[in-house]
Parts: sequence; C-alpha cells; structure tokens
Amino acid sequence: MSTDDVFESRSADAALAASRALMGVVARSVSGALEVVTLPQFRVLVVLDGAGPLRMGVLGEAIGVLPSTLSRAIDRIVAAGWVRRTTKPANRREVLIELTMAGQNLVTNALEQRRDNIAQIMSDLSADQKSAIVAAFELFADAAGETPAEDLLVLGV
Amino acid sequence: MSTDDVFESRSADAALAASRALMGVVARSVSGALEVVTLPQFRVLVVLDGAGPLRMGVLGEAIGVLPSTLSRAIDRIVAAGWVRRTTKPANRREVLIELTMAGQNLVTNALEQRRDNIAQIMSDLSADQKSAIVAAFELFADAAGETPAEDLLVLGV
DNA sequence: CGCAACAGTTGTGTTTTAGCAACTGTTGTA
DNA sequence: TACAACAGTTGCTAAAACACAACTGTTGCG
Repeated sequence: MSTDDVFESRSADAALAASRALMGVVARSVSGALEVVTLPQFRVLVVLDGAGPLRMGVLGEAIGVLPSTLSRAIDRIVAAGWVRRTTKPANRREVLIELTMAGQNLVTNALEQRRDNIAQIMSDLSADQKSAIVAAFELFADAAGETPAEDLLVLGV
Repeated sequence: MSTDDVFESRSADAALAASRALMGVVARSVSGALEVVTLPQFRVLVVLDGAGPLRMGVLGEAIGVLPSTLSRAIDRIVAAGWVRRTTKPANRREVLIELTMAGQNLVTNALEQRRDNIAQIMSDLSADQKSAIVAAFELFADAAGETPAEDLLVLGV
C-alpha cells in the first residue's frame, strides 16, 4: 500500500466520521417532522420549499413518482393541511401545488434546527478551530460541486 | 446582530453546504441497495452489520419496531436472502438474525462506494488542502461526539 | 368545429409497514 | 411438576405508497 493510499484512506475515514456527525444533525432535524408526516410526504414539502409552487407533472418527475401515486399522496398532504392545490385561470388543466404556512414552517423549522445544532456542536471550539473548519467545509463543498437534488431526495432531505 | 452571530451563521452555512455534499455521498451509496430492498429493510441490514447477529427482541428495539412488525419484516428479508434465522440449542426460544453473504455484501458495497466517492471528490485537491480538510473533519466529528445510532436510523444510515 | 394530445384524477390491485391482541413454544422457578 | 414469565409468531386490521389502465376535463390545432 502506497503512502498515497494510506492518506486517501485516512481522508475517507475522517470524511465518513464527519458525515456521520452531519447526518446525525440532519436526522435529528427531520425527526420532528417525521412525527406528523411520512418521509415521502416530507420529500414533497422539501422540493416545494426549494423550488416554489410546482405543477403536478413537474413535482412528480422531481421526486420520481407516477402521476397516480402523486395525486393520491397530494390528496393526503392537502387533507393534512401542508400544501394547497391551485388552478391558474390561464391553464385550467394544470394544477399547481404550493406550501401552506404550516407546510412552510415544517420545512423551515427543520432547517433552522439544523443550523442551531451545528452552532451548538461548534460552540466550544476556539475561534481558530472554527475558522479552520469553516474553510475546510467550504473547500470540500466546493470540490464536491453541486449535489443534484434528486440524489438527496433518496434520504428525504 | 453581533460579530459572533455573523460568524456562527457562516459556520452553519459552511457546515450545511458540506453536509449537503456528504449527504449526497451517502445517498448515492445507498441508492443502489434501495433498488433491491426498502429503506426499513436496509436499516435492518445496517444494524446487523454494525452489531453482528442479534436476537429479534434486541433488533426490534434497536430499530424501534414492534415484535410483530419485525417478525414479518424478517420473513421478507429472509425470503429475499439477505439474512438468516438461527436458533441456538442453548436457548431454543430465542431467534438470532444474521446477515447472509449477500446481505453483508449489500451493506459493505454501500460503505465502499461511499469511501470511493469521497476519495474521488478530494482527488483534485492539493496535499495541503486535503490534510486541512481531514484535520477539520476530525475536529468536527470529535466536537460532535458519538452520534447515537438511533439518530441515524431515521435516515436509514 | 372536431379531434388528438395533454394534465390530472379515479378504479383496481399489490406490497410494505404498522399496531393491537391472541396464541405457541420455551425457560426458569416455586 | 406446575405455573408464571418470556420470546417470538400469527390473526386481524389499517394506512401508505406504488403501478397499470381507464377515464374526465382542457387545450391546441388542422
């Protein structure tokens, strides 16, 4: 095994440990929402939060679900009050789905909880350590490039 | 807003961006497995991979599921060939669940794919950058402490 | 206008997960 | 040995998600 391989291995280990920690952050932030919606339902809300109101067709393609499945899923999410069905007079055969206040809050709260949790984790570190971590995180995120939303949707985030 | 708050905010942003990237890594590593097992089923395999063979009761408690639900879930996972039911002569009322080769491979492959993906992301960085990231990741993971397995299970990882 | 294409919904059936209660077999113990 | 506690399975029921096909209403175009 070359020195490079050893280094690669240690990099991956460190990244995996960090990912474990960050996944924990995400998981905790989502667990509250998962007491009132299912994971597939939460996916819908996350997509809408990111993209704004979407047509059924677009939404269905975004989360990789057949129209019939989506239609009935939306039935349930509407009934629960997280989203609203809208029709624009211009195109009465298209149906627009948008978050209600409650739905918006559900997603926003999860994100805020994530930020709080991260701040809390780093609260005991020195300023130098914090800035080193921030720089490293920015560098890594940059190197990783854009993460396709559909990749993340597998985990409902 | 104080300078500290601004800094906290930037820390959280950087961490969130990094978490997005790392979540993408995890999600991609899992997506292959999710073509042959469901997420709850994969959770079972991950727990068994981490803890070794477990009794039904312990396993059920680990993933937060009632005995009846687990029993039937195991029926399906056994039928699919990912795990095996075992009985020790010493205690014939206890049932031990253990991964088969196929089940072990499924989990192991996901982990390996994760490491490969991370290595690939970092492959274009300089040695200095890599070591900075490794140090920062180690520091952050350390500050976060142990992430309870049950936290991670929400996401199936 | 008339008709094809489009956007969603509804009918029907299957699979998975989940919860409660009743049950079978096993173990430990009085 | 008899009986209670334990470990897991099975009966029953319900909610979600998914898939395929048939259907309704809307739009665009020849």
